[in-house]
Amino acid sequence: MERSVTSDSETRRRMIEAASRLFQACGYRGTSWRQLVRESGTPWGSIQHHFPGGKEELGIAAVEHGAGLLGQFLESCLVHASSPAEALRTWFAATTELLESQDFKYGCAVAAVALDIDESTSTLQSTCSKAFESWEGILARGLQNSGIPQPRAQALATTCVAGFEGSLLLSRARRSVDPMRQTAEALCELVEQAVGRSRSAR
Amino acid sequence: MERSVTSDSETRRRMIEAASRLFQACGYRGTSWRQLVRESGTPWGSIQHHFPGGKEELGIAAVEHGAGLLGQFLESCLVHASSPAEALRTWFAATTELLESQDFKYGCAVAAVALDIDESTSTLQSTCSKAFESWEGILARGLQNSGIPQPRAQALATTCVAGFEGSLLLSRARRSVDPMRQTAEALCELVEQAVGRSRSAR
Amino acid sequence: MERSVTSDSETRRRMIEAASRLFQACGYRGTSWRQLVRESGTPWGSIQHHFPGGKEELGIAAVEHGAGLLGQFLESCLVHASSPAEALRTWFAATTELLESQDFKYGCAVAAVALDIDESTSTLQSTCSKAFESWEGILARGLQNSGIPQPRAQALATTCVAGFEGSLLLSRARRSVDPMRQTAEALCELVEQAVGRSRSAR
Amino acid sequence: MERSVTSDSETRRRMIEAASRLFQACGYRGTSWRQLVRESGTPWGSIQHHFPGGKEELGIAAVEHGAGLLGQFLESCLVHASSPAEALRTWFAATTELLESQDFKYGCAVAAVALDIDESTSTLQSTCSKAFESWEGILARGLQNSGIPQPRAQALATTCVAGFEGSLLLSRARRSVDPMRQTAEALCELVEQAVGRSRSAR
DNA sequence: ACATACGGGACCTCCCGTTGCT
DNA sequence: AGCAACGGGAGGTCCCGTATGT
Repeated sequence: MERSVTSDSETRRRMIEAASRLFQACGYRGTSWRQLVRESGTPWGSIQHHFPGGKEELGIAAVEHGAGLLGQFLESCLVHASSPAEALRTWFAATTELLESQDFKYGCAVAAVALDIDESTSTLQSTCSKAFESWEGILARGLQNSGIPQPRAQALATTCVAGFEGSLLLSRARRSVDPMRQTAEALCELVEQAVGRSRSAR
Repeated sequence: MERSVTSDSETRRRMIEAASRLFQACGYRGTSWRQLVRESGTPWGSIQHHFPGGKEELGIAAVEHGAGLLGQFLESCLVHASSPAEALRTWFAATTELLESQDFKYGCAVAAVALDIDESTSTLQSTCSKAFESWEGILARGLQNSGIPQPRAQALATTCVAGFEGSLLLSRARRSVDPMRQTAEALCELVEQAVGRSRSAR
Repeated sequence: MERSVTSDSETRRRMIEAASRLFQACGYRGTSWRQLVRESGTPWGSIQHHFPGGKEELGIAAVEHGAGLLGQFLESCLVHASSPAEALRTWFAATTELLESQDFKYGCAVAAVALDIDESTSTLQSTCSKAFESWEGILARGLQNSGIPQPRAQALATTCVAGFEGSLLLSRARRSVDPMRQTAEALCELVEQAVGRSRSAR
Repeated sequence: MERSVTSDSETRRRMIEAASRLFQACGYRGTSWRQLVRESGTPWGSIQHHFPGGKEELGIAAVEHGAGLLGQFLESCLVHASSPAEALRTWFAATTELLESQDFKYGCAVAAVALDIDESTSTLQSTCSKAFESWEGILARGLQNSGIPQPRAQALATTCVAGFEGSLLLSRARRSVDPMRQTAEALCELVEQAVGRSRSAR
């Protein structure tokens, strides 16, 4: 009973992962429970049990799951990189590789959900917002660690996330990694200059 | 007489405009014919007549319509601005104003459609791709007119469109214009440096 | 004006022929005006002109057309054959050849229409009935010419038409000409015995 | 408990029976889900549950159901009759009685479906084919039991089924039981002669 | 924790008939 | 004679949430 608070049963986990993947490919509305139980191999009857709040609850869980995964990856990029720009490069390069290897079928689950909801699902919307903010926070901290002052770091982080989502969108539409590559270069330039300036100002 | 060239009857035009608006708010799947005929006041029976190709044909027309509108606006921004950066500022500022005045209900129709389609609608996907490319082309020409060499101009233009789409997404999710404003500033900085460099290199 | 009584314009004729073919393949309800104008290459606008009575009028014309064609063929079979049984054989053989060469796609338009109508189209139903009766009449006359007395000839003719329609149905479903061949043999036997009996009775 | 073997819930059974009746009267395309749920009193939502394969799956079930019913009746006719011809007479007589008492509204569901399908529903087509074959098989066995050798019995059985379907079609179109009665007589004659011959050959 | 079944609604597509304008 | 456009309706499919038994 008590442990069902976190509700991380195997079935629930599989559903969330499948939902995350399906949202990336088909969007929120484009993903049906039917698809989900078929792809994840989970039982129909568990839907109500694990997600009494309906599809929105699944959406929230999947977005949070996806946000966490990318957040961890971002942190590891920053830790292993010698500069924020290098971390940025690693991030974008990993994404373009995935894009190509999966034939541009999968994009960003959070973006897909964020653009596919109406006013009736405000909780889901704010979950998406929080996901974006968490990524910005991680990036901002990384930039601050390189000496960039807070407001500037925050703005740069937001720009990076925006550039990431936007260029991912463009690359998927064009079925080419060029937009992501070009955007990555531009953002790195921006970040390196900011780092350089803050260093000289010190 | 003359208007029958592109076969745009009044009804068809109204449908396309309504679709463009609804796609901005609800996405592609989230927009139903029911909504469309109600909002546009057009007759059910005209659907098949004007769009025998079904919803995808409507999507294509609406995306092209939206792409044309923004393209014209971009051109006018570049014409009236003293520098590409200023044009960028005008563009983003106009968008944030719209966002706020419409309570963040409407986003970018092209992005909404691009993220909401599956593999069965490849024509629609390529239409979205062309829309993005047309905007990049306009921006790239503006940057070249300021002395930035072609490949660099193209890459910057792509970054700007990516930044626009991404920050619009973030702003809508957060219900705040901050992401767009911060991204606009960063992009302007990037563009101004590029212009400065190309000028000094001359 | 005057000649429009028979209304045999080129367009009307093409529509009727196409309808006859489509009814054979898809039935009455399964045939749409759209298909008809596409396959026949006739103009949309001519529908109302040539068939103001709607689809039922087209159905009547097509059934009568088909009935006339088969009637003529039956008569020619009887004329060229040395006995009714031989005529029967020719008739069934010609049909099985068509079936095979057209991959069992086309059946009998009259049967297809007769089974596909509801109570609202009683005129069409009686047209189908008349078509069947005309074939029976032709066969009955042929049998009488071989000396079979009227009531018996009529009953045999009905049996032949029933056997034809039924075995055609079976052959199409099974995608094999066996049912038609076997039925043809049985009917020929029946007819030959009747002829023999009437001859010995004379 | 036991009934869940073939997964025939009460609802599913009611749907199949209603479909069988409606197909007899209106054909396959002429029968809509709307009609079916209204007449059978079953809920809309159960459609997808019981027939996830759509209308074709319903058609298959209804055809098999109808084929089984007639098959059982045929067997009982053969068991209770002193000769195959007598069984044939019982069969046709029962059908003409039904026809008249129901004002010629209902025909043969299998024939109606077989004539109303296009190439996209090949499974349904083969189901109809199997239904016809099952009836032929039953009749053929009955004829063999009367001493008629196999190939001949098979051919005669096919002729009987063809005559049955064809004359039913004619009777419905003419709104008269005469075609069925006349065909029945002719088929009985045929069968009796075959029986006589095989008996004398013995 | 799972499974079968219900229940209503909405979706997109397509159809057929009619109306004014060439 | 021909045609684009209108107009309403119904077709089949699918979805999401819930209820009832294991």
